[in-house]
Amino acid sequence: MIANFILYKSRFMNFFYSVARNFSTSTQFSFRITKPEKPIFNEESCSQILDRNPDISTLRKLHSKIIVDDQLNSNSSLSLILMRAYSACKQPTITRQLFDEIPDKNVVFFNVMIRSFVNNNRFEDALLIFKNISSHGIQPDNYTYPCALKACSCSSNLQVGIQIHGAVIKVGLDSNLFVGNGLIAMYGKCDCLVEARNVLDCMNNRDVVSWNSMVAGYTQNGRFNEALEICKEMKLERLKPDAGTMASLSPAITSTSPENISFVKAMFDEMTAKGLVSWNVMIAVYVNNLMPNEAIELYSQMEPHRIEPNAVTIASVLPACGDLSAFMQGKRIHEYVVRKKLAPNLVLENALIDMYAKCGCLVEAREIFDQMRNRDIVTWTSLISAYGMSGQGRDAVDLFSKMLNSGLIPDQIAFVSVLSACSHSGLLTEGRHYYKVMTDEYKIVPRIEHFSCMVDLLGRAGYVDEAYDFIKQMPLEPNERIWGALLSACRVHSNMEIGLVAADRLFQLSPKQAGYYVLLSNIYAKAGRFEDVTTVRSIMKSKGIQKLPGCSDVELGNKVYSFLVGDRSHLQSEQIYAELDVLFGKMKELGYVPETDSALHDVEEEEKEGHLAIHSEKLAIAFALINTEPGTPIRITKNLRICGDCHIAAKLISKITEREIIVRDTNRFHHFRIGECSCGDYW
DNA sequence: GTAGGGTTAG
Repeated sequence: MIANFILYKSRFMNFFYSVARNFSTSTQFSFRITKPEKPIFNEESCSQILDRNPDISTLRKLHSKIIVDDQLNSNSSLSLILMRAYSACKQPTITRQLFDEIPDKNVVFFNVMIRSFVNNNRFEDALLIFKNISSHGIQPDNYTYPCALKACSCSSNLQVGIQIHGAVIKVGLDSNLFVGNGLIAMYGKCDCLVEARNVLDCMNNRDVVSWNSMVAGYTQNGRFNEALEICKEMKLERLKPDAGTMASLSPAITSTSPENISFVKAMFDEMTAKGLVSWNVMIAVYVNNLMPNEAIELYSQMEPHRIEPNAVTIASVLPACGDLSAFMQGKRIHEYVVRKKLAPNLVLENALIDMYAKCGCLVEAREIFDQMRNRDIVTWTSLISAYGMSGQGRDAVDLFSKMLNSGLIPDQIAFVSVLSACSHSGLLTEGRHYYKVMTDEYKIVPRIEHFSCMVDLLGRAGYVDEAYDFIKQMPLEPNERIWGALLSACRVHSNMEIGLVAADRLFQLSPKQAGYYVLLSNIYAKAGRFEDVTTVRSIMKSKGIQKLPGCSDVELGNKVYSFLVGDRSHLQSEQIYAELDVLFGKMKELGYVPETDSALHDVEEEEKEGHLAIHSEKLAIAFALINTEPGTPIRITKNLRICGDCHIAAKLISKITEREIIVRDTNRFHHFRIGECSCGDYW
């Protein structure tokens, strides 16, 4: 025993020397309780500091002090608190050193050690400790099993999970609430919903966590409807859903039905103590179901409800700003991030880059990127896509190669971003190169998205036949995007033969989609086959297919204003049209001739010109010109592809008014400056 | 003295 103690002491002293390097003689640990000149240093004061979540350097200093104090050093309850503190500082290895140096460990030390590993994502290590417990002559208890089960669920380790289930039954702990809940979570995570449900049904004591674990089991496996059924069941048991229920729902909330969204919203509204997490989840529900306006609206209600948004809230709501190109709203949220010092935070900063990118603000996106301490694959991919969408393919490619040099391993999404950047900028050689790099070097099996990029790349660059051959050789069934890319290419390069094939496939895949009929009729119109244009038009009419009306959004102050084709509903309508008249006059002086190819139907030239003049993007541009200071950039979001005539017009207007005009259409960004567009007319 | 479910990005 004495020998053991000496060994224990000497190990601790070694440890002391290693931590003492950081030790300074600061007065940080003077505890002015009774006599200021004599600081009290005892178990209680140490625990107080440790309970306040000290940072790692404070912790090391305190630890050094404890080591030199014989009494405190051999105080096992203090050791336990130290272990927890190191774990909270993400130092499970130090926790492990402390653990190893404790001579007579009871089960509590094992429990804390396992938990430290679990909380720091070292599930294998956690299970190793667990498996070694019995060799120390110690029985796992009702605290040990839930922890070990958590290690299993986090690492989807069904095998060990089942073993634990067996052991639990043997020692009669299967009726324990915490153990039962751990089992439900473990089975749920491992996609064994029947087993999870069995455990739930056999428990004689269930609480809200039991049900939430069951809910999570379904959502983690994409079974949202069944998850909601569980919510209804728990209500029948008179258990109120809580923030945990909301959080459990979130893995499966993408693209669900309006009824399901209403159900979740009702649950959220009925909740008495919502808490921040519920707000965050509700915002995420809206964002993930294409309801960005609702997401921003809910976010704006947090302050009146005295709920302070955190990093998760911000990372959840920013994509909504991106979806709407709500640059000012996004900027305000960015200011909040700065004010509340929420950065550095990788996920949050990535979301900021993406938001700025989707608002067409490359400079701001780049600034965030440059200031980041850590960058992951998402960071790089976000910026690469940003450059790609704006037609800065060279920058995107450069960035991609810098990313490779930085040692990051690109995943399939990173390759989508670089391939798509190449296709938007006509970088045929580079695109082919990276496709080869992806398949040969990184052994990534191409997905439909990669094929679609390649078809787009080849087709747009004029290799329509090769693009078609590429489709024929694909190992996957071509989808709408693939044929859509081909049809687009056929329109640009006037390839009637392949265009008809692509259109035919598209009409089968998506018979109600007006855009494809429009593309086909454009091809006919370009070829002067107006009788065929008329045929397409009558087919559309007989099938009741209507062209989606073009709509352009522009943000002004706190509001987003929408304009439809020929819109005269706006209060400033007269001024807008007057402004356009003036602009058209100046444009004609610069040699503007309306491009009538873009018009759908075979109508008189003059009528076509009139039709084009009132396209929604032109109205939105005029509206922004009237209502903003000279020199302010104008940002427009369009629900369709920008038409050829509006593209020419925007170039000229950017020159005449010396304004930067940024148009985001369904495919990409067009940055118009001094009469030029960033796309270089390649779109 | 220790414990269970669940929230953020390309």
